[in-house]
Amino acid sequence: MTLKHHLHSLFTHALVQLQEQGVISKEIFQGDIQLERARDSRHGDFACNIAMLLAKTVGKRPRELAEQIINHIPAQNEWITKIEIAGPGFINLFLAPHAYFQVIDNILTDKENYGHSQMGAEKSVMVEFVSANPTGPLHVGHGRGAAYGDALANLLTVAGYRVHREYYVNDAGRQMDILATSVWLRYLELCGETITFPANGYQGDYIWDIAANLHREHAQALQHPVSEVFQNLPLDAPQGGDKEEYIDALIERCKHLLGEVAYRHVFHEGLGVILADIRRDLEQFGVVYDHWFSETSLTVPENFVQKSIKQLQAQGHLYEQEGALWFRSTTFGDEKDRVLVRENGQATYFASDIAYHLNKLERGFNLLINIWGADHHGYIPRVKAAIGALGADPNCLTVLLVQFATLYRGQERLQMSTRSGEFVTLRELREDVGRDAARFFYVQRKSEQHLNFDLELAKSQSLDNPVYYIQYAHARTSSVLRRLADSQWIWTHSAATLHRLETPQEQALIVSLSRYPEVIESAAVAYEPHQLTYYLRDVAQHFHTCYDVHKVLIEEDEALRNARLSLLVATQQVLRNGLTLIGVSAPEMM
RNA sequence: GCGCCCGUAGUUCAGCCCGGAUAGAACGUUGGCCUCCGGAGCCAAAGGUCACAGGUUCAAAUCCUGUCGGGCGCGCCA
Repeated sequence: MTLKHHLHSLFTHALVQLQEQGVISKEIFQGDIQLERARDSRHGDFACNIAMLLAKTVGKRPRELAEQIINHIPAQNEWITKIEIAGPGFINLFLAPHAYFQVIDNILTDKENYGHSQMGAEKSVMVEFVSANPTGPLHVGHGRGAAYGDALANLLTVAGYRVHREYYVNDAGRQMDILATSVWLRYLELCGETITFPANGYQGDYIWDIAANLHREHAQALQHPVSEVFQNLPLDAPQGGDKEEYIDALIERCKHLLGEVAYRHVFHEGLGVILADIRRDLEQFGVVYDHWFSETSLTVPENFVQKSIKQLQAQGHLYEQEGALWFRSTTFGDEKDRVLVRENGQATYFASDIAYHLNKLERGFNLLINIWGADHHGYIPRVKAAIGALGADPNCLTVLLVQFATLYRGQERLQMSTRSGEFVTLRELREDVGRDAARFFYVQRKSEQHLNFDLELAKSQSLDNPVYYIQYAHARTSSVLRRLADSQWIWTHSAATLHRLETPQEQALIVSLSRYPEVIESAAVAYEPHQLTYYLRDVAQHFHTCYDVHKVLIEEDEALRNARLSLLVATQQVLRNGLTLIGVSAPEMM
């Protein structure tokens, strides 16, 4: 039980007693008690405002009620030295130093498990994140989703949830056809043909790489005369036509000329290369998935899309209009109804998405978390509507939005567009500023906050990035322990000598360490890994201050030396635990 | 036009969910600290109309309403 939980239970106990005595009615007090760390040490260690909240409805003055509450808190509590009423009616708790020393014991005992919580009660949660279309390399926008999603999944894991990480691979649909066609056209160029590349094709260099593979394996076998390829097509955008119509016609031509088998080969060449690249990229970023879920698998071999449509139909939520099949999502709070099957017989992306979410539900997750780019926010009501229509609770789905990161190089704002091929990839970012800095920087801001990422700043002025500050603290602890190993001394942890840690700097550091379990719970419940980054900075700062003032490896006082070493090892453990959660390394040396 | 997000120190951001005591931090600026375990560090100072206007409250950066400013979304696209 954490320090805070313990204190919390004392208040609950006191208030329940007051209820039994009829001082407070059951309606007024439902059991929520806010217990907060006091910001000012003159206010003690923890402060509670419950008396002020209840005073009016109880019909007493806040300070009077506070008095009664205090009287029901066990007097000889081993951890509390003083309870006082302050200001308008705060109840301030002052803790004994050994209440905190207990924390050091806990950390040294629990090690990498310190701070873990049972909050999640083994509930299973799926976190689906990144899920970028496999039409090109991940860019810096995806990086933020990756860093945030992975840190969140880690947080939920240590908060007691069973977490499943999943990447939804959009390997069906028109974008993939555009990719295949783009690859084939580049292949034709490698065969020596001269063509005009479509405005709406994928223009990145990686398309050339895939085409080169194709050319290496098949030489001219997939070649067709350019005259046939471009015969009788509508005008492309630069010629005054519609780029969408043009690319669709080109896709059809491509399928027709290559035939089913050869087209699928080109298609899978592109998909395979890009997906493997994305997977490798994420692994190198420290993000590993439990499952890569293929959109195609929703239709082959079993057609989940048809199944979910039938299920909706059976419930009477579908209707036909103008040749299309519609889902009456307005019944479930959406602002307009949505098409599931188009006039041309093709299912929409939304139909696949319904099937995917039905599939998720059938796999038995208690909680579904989707991490999406903020530009998809308008999509949330219809997915929730679908879940409701399928008979499940829409609240089992939580969609967390991540704002795009805007990259700057100094004053220059970098444009990102997959189509134009001028984006900055996640890989480039990693190679530029390093994995640790990138992951920390991404997760440092609240996810719905716009992120301005200045590459020059992150690189040239590394002081601006607190990740170094925290890692340096960890490296320093390691350095001291290396020194210890070289000495004739041996560290023995003894609870008895911890009371020697009595200076303000040491006390402040211990208090900071004691907050870790609270931060884990708070960050997990709010889905806010950024809380952890602020916390880790706080720990590092208290450590640096302590380190500057008090030497650890002192010769003359063995008991004090051991006590300080215990504190140092505990600090190292907390820093390492926290950094691990956000995917940042805890280096022994820098 | 409708919907969602954002507006806090020169800059980048916490704090807002769940109202509470003197609104915090980093960078930058200014001034100090290296016979000592790693100075990638420490100590200190200056810097605020919490976008604006109302409202609720004993108490508002926080809750409600409106206004202004910035971003995004409103397809038989994905």
